[in-house]
Amino acid sequence: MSPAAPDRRSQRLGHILACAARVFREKGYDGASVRDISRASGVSLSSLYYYCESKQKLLYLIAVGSFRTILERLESRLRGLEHPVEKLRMLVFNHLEYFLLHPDEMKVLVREEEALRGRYRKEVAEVKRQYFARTVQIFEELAHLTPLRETDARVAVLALFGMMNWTCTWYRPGRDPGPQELADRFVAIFLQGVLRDPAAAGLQPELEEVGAGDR
Amino acid sequence: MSPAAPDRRSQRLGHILACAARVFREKGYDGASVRDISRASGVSLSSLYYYCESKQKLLYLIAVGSFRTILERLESRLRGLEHPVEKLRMLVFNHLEYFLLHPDEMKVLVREEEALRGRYRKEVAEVKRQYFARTVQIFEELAHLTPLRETDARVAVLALFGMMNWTCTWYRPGRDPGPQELADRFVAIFLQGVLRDPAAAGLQPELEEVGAGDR
Amino acid sequence: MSPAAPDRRSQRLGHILACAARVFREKGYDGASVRDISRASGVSLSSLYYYCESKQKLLYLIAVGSFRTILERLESRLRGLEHPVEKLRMLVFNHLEYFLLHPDEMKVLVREEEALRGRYRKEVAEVKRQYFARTVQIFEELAHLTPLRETDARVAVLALFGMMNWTCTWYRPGRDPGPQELADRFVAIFLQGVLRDPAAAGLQPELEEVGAGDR
Amino acid sequence: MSPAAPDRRSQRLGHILACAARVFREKGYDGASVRDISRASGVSLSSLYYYCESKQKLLYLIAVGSFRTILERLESRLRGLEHPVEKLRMLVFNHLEYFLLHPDEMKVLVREEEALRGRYRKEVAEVKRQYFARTVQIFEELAHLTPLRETDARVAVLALFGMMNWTCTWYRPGRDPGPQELADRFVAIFLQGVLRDPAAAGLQPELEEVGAGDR
DNA sequence: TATGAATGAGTGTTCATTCAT
DNA sequence: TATGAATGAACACTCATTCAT
Repeated sequence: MSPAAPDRRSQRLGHILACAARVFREKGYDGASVRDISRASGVSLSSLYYYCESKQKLLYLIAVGSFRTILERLESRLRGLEHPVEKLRMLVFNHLEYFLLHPDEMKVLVREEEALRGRYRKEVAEVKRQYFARTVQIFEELAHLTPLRETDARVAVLALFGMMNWTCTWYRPGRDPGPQELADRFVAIFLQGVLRDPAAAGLQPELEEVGAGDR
Repeated sequence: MSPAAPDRRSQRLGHILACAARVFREKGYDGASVRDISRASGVSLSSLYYYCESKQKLLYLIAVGSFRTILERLESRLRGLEHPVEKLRMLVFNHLEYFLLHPDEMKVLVREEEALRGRYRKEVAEVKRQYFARTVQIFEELAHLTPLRETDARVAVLALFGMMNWTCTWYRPGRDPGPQELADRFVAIFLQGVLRDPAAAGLQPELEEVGAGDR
Repeated sequence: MSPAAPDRRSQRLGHILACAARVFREKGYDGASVRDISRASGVSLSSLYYYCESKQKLLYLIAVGSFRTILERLESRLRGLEHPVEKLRMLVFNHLEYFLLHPDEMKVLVREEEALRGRYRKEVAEVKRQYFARTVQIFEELAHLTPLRETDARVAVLALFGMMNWTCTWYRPGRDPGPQELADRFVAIFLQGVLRDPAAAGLQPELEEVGAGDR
Repeated sequence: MSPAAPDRRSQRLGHILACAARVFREKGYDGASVRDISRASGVSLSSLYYYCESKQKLLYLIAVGSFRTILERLESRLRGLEHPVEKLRMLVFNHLEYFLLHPDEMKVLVREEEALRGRYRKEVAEVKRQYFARTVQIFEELAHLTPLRETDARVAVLALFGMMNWTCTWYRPGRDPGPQELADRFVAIFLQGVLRDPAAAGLQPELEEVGAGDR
């Protein structure tokens, strides 16, 4: 009725979702009870249901909200960038920045993929698919620009996602590098590997490699 | 008395653990009930407790057993290898082979790190720590042999583990490459990156990099 | 909001506690199941837990409530009494009256001393200790007033408690005397014994005893 | 077959019963599991059932055995005693001596009266009844000899049993008097009360009491 | 908008007991 | 004489959710 009403409502829901994310991170989706979330948020059990109809939907809203935010920021930041390498760098930075700023949501996104059921699951999977597809697209722009060692985009991109997503199991703020530096390191490994001089390490030189591509 | 007696028992426990791993993979540790495991294994609820005293211990035995197996096979396979690159390749192959052959255990190992409590948790963490330390050791042998782009062993090794462990979320046998090929690809990315010609992609040439290594 | 609300809750809890006391008396604490109490009270199992968080706490509330009531009534009834003999009589009456009016709680108090654990146990033990100390105090007032045969207050008071508490194993309303008469009899035995003429029964005469008191 | 066989058997059963008594004392009948008894006795669960067919029977054997022993010793010790006061003293000593020497059995006897069911319950109740009747008989011999203040034998004897049985809740060897002294004190209280000079305490003199008996 | 009260189904675990060997 | 293996029933307790107010 009053124009402030819907804001109040979504603010309160936002608070609940943030607390739910924390609880889900601490105990896992199945290990967390709605009562835990009620306690953590200071919202009574029944009020909680007034704002969100089920535990599943809490997880759904957290997941979908996070992925949408990541995707939107990515598209906005990608605007104006031309070189696929720069785009890739931006994607990794965008991903890690969100993860390191929202460690609760990050862990939930990464771990609770299969906790969602039915319609919720499909919708989240669809947003994820879009995000993955966007990454593959950038990878293939790169492939068109310069020859790649790894030509299976699926495997390559999933390796990159592995590096990024696994951070949620080990990253410790303060000890580990910030999002920009971490992104640079991951991109460097992904594009050029850890060796400065592969030949010196006994690996085939670049040119032979290219030649070997003939077989 | 009969020589088969102890075998019977451990065989039966082995069967239960295999079923438990499958159920844990399907539903997650917290989402799975001991009754689910009882049903899946065909062992009555109370008999199940005759073989294993708690749900926690089921998870513990799965985790510790898997890590021990991986570590033992690794050490045995490492014997005779000299070059750090070969050692690394073997480590990645050993890891992926176990994971692809035991997808249930793999997923449990990767996801349920924090489901264990108390003594069980500590013991599993210790075996993991050993495994991680072994990998860092190989990485540093490599660093002594040839200059590396990434000098932070922790970040580099965790990036590699990210690639490997993330497979449990996407790997589909039949569609995706087998353990040997996948290992080769991951090692190639890790050591040399996906680019065949970094300079052509606008990245700094090798030699300057090498020069930078003088500081 | 409505003034009746908190009353409703405590009334319902009171009903549950009364039923729990009956069930505990009939089956013992360990022999009784929470389902038995649920059935006996007509309160569903989960509602029961809504009112009281654990079986232990049910017992605790019964025990602490009873002891507090007994103690409060005792102090109120003791006010105005001067002579230790009258005080003792009142204590025994107060004790037996409560027991005979609340036979379920009585039996639980007497039998389930050790069923409680941790904090609950300590708190109940503390109230009991106070009650015992109060009785010893009255006994010692008596000892100051007139020479006693039994000078070990601990043993004497415990003998008296034995008489009183043991009633819970044999008392049958209707057949046995009411609280006032029973109290009189116990006090008479405790103070003067069952013999009217100890000398005639071959026991040492009072006067020699009194003389013996000189040593 | 061999003559020693039955002895072995009953020795082993005796060991089991002693351990069972200890476990029942520590945890209560319902709180104790047959596994607890198996562990405490070092006898495997199935062997335990070979020696005694049920948990109920364990309790039954403990109870019946104890009561029989107490009764037999009592009769043997009573032989030769003439004066009812001496008989009473012997009964109380006999009772306390057994209790203090067998604290486990004592506590079980006192607390687990109602844990037994059916035939077992009846049989134990019968032995108890005999024991009670024997005490009443002695009490009435005393009543014939000398006038008593308390003429209701039931209440008087139950008061005495209360003193004796309640010891199981407070007696601490070392701190509290041994069986003979404790028996003397209890008998003194029971026969003559704690007061040396009831008149001085404001209680009616003996003779008036006797006179009052006329009404 | 908010919440106290309520519940049926389910949780991990233990029980006394039996049976094949 | 002895015991490993097995089980159905029960245990105390928690769950996500609903509903009347």
